[in-house]
Amino acid sequence: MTPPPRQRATVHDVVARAGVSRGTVSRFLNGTGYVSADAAARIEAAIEAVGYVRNNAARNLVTQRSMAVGFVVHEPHQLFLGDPNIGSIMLGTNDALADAGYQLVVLVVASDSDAERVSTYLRGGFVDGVVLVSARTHDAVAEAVEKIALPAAVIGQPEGGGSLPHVAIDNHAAAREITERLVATGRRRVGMLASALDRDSGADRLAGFTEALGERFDESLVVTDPLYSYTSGVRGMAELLRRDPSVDGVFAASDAVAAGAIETLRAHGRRIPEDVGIVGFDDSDWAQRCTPKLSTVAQPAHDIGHAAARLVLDQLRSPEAAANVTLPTTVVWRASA
Amino acid sequence: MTPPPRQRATVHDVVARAGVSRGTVSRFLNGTGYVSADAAARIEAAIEAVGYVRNNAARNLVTQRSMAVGFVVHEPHQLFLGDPNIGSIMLGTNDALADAGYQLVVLVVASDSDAERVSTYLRGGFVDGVVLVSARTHDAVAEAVEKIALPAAVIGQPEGGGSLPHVAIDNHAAAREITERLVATGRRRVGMLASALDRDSGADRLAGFTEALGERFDESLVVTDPLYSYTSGVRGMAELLRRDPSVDGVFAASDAVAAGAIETLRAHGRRIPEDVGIVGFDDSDWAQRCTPKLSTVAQPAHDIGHAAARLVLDQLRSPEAAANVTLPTTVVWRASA
DNA sequence: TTGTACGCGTTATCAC
DNA sequence: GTGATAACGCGTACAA
Repeated sequence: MTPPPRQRATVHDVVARAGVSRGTVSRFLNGTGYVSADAAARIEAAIEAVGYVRNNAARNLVTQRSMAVGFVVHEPHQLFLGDPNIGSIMLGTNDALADAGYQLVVLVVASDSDAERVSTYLRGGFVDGVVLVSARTHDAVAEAVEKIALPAAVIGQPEGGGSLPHVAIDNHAAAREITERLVATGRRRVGMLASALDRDSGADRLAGFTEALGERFDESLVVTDPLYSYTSGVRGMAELLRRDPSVDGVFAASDAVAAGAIETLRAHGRRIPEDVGIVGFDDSDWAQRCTPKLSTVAQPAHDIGHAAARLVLDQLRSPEAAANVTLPTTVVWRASA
Repeated sequence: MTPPPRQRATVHDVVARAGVSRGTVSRFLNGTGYVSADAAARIEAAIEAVGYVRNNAARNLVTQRSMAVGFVVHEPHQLFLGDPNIGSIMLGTNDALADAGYQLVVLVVASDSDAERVSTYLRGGFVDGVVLVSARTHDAVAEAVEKIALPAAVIGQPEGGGSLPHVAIDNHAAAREITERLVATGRRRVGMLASALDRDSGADRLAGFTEALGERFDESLVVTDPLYSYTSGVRGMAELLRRDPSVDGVFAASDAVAAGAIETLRAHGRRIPEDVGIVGFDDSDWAQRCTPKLSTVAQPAHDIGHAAARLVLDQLRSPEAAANVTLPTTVVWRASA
């Protein structure tokens, strides 16, 4: 039982012990071939003896790549903790990267100083590319990434239309589709609990809703809130009922909002879906938990993450490849409408 | 408007442009002083002109530290997506690290090959330390970390009692406390929906429950499930009611489990808290969402993450510092019992 | 105050 | 097959 070496062993130590040159050890390590069976055996023994593990930081310095890709997530506005999709997106990215032998490193931005430090990290040579999640307009990190021309992909197209390639879902079409479906159940007074109109997702969902209703669209039946939250659903629905007690259909901008709205509807004695039909967006845990279960729009979260990773990997291969990606959503019809 | 340089500029380029030596540029960059105003100005201009950004990977090679700390999270068993505390813990860790000027890098382990790759990454010299979240017994990553003697802290003490220092809450005491509180409301037949008995948290919560009940403990009133999930609560409660329809008190191993149990209780016509009092664990979103709101145990998630980071940072300063930390929980009494 | 030379731990390119 | 030797981009004694 030898105690673990306190000081890291380097190739030098292996060289000394095995009695071969640095070049030979390196070739052995990288499986480049051209190393005799005898030398290989001695090297292997030496590595074991001195407890050598390769310093990849040094290796990357000469190979000029890190085999790692960053994944930047912004915490403000409950984006990280609240959004149930973010986890799946991350896993999708991880899957795609792992297949290609890349390491995913997640970076959290929870303050301005974080943004600064993360930008520095991204510039530091620790990652070969980066996936930006839901960058807001004029995002500091996105700007830094653009400046140093780091291969990147942003999830959820930024309004400003920064030059970074993005992968997104068609919020507009999805909202239109589920609204039409809701209308088809015979609802006459259909309202919307809109959220986050300052983000492309929120604005597009409202646009899709508006288009679906066409002539029958009534501006007074749209209640807005900055957040996609349960609480905003509770309050928004109360407001909607106040404006027009006869509403019999509701499109909530997210499942969380829908869940809150259901709570309010129940408190007001409305039966679902008999009196009021309601649909959400995301197909998150919320949708399954609601009573009755929520009809909603399913986002291909895993695929989104996967596509973003592919977008970065493609750029790593050929610097020009950078086509935006739009992924299809599907309406999941359950019992709430 | 000069286009961004395609090839990264190095100190060499700055040197050439500013007409000074490498040493002077380096001193300027690190604010070590000993650089004339004239030289500083020329260097500054040159940096701007060639668009130089320091390569920290190379810098770390010579300084022998990365100023980054890893945060390894295991995805299996819904640990990541499901656990509402994990996000807060992560933010707590991020806060502590940011204060010390360190960068948090989150690493996800979702497969065996991921564990392998992450271990390699950890060994690679990219991080100065690491926080391991809920490492399972015989965790591959934990073993690798121990082997290379990387400063570390694990959250939620591992059963095996690996030599890594840990930060945890006293699940046993917390479970005992809330169970006593539940009993104090006059419940006679108190059952438990236990989960994850293979993890220390799950086993300890059951032990605390058992201790609190003492004489009145009835083994048949304990239903177990491998997961801390909503679904396990739904099923577990049904089973509990089947075993003894007269249960009037329930301690659920987590808020999610409690939420599922409430659903079942409601379906069986039981009123809460009139007919059955129920309490949970975590004080997560679920607790606020339940109707009625859940009485539960609040975990200091942010503090846990913060403490883990401190534990790592302390070891970075003096290699010996490694005292385990146990953080206090608080009972949050609401309307469900 | 400034410049020179060396080293951090690897890989890559050569002659041998 | 193998072993010097030159990078990779940077910090830092040390000498000037």
